[in-house]
Amino acid sequence: MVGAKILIIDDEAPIRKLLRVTLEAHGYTTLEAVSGQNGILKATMERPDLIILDLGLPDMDGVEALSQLREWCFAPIIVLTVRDDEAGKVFALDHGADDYVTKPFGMGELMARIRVALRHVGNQADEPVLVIGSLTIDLARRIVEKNGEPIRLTPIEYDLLKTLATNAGRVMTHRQLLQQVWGEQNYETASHYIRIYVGHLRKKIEDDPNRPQLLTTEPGVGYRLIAHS
Amino acid sequence: MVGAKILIIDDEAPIRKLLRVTLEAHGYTTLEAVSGQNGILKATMERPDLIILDLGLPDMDGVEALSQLREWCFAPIIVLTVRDDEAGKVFALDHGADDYVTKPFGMGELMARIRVALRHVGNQADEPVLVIGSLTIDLARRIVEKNGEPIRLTPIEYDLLKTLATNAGRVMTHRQLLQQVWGEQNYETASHYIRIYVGHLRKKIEDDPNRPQLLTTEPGVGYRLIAHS
DNA sequence: AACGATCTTTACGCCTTTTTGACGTGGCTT
DNA sequence: AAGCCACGTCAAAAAGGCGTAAAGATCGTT
Repeated sequence: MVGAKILIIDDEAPIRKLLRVTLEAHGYTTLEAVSGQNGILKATMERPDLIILDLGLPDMDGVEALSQLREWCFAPIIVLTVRDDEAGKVFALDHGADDYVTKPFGMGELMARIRVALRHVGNQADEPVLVIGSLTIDLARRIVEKNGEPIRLTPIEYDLLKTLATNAGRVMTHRQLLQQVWGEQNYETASHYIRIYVGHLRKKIEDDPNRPQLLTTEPGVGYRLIAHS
Repeated sequence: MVGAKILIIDDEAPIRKLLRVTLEAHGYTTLEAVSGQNGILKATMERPDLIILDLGLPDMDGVEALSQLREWCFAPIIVLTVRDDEAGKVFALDHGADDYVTKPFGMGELMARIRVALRHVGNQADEPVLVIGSLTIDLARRIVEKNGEPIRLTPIEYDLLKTLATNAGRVMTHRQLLQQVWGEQNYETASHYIRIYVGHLRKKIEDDPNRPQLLTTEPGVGYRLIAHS
């Protein structure tokens, strides 16, 4: 991908400058952020094709930033760090990082790893916007629209819809939904929540909430959001 | 991707063994090749989901093997090597390698990098769909169709059909079915359930429920779902 | 302090699924 | 031929899942 847009999240000015100069010499365009919050904001606004994230940020834990980015952002993320412990690497890689480079690093290697990461997404041009029937879900802006009209959703309603939508077409069991939306809970008491919030969601997204077309019940198993269509 | 098939191309037996044991402990299935030629052959024959390639091969240059694999093989390739020169890394990454790990490496890190690589191809991997005559069973989506028409099944009906279908062609005894579907029970009382639910299933999947073609009775033993068509 | 929005809890009616029980059939043995 | 056993079907009872409404509880904001 030529001329890809790359976001650099790092608090150290010299590193940022080094990266910026090198990347631009290779034909990429760059964005910079000096903190985690700022980085997440820039990622939301600018939709970069790739993100270079330094884990040693002043304002928040690097892995926390990683997790927040991965909630909606599909762009590859290359983690940069001075720490060389294996546990940290594994943790970052399992939380959404696509690669992990330890400082001090060779610029040539980093550039090659960037090319690999961009090769992976190369053609598919992933817009973080899901479309299900007349419903559009913009994960980055956290906006849900039905026939172009924005829909107000409470946090839990949104998380529930997001979980269903990112797995559109397949059944999400009660247990899976509880774990994703509420974060692990005792099953019996909580399985009731789901019915209530599915009811709320249907009132907001279905044409006829009594005869659900998008969000269907799989008796005894869970719920399913139909795929694309 | 659980149970992915991983091909190990390495001429050193101890390394192969270490990788095999670790990978299989993580639930993967493994293949092994001791040379480049052999590796390319095995990749052609077995279509692994991922390849671990040691660059220090006796019979051919590692990058040459890499290039030959990439001519037709889209599975992710993780390169393993003792050399730590940056030029080699860049060369390998630019010639189709998806990742590059330098020996001695941490097993945890390698496993994490394997998970990342499999995550990239994960969603586009073909789903397991069983086909029995005019019946299709999509295990991932939990959808059963007969002549293209979806069929509604209750949880027990579905579990029963799934058990029979994953063992299509062979007889499932009453005891096996009870254990799979109901989860161990006293045999005498429960063997009755099976007849009832087999009856339900036949009504839904057979053309003529009175003359079963797909789901046949093995008197005194159990039931059998015919294999494929 | 009061308000509004959201989340949690409680209650209830409906419906599907599961279990239970009863009965008929056909084949095999005695 | 009678009796037994495994199989198949039917239908009623029991259990439990599903959906809705509405009353507390919680939190942040004005």
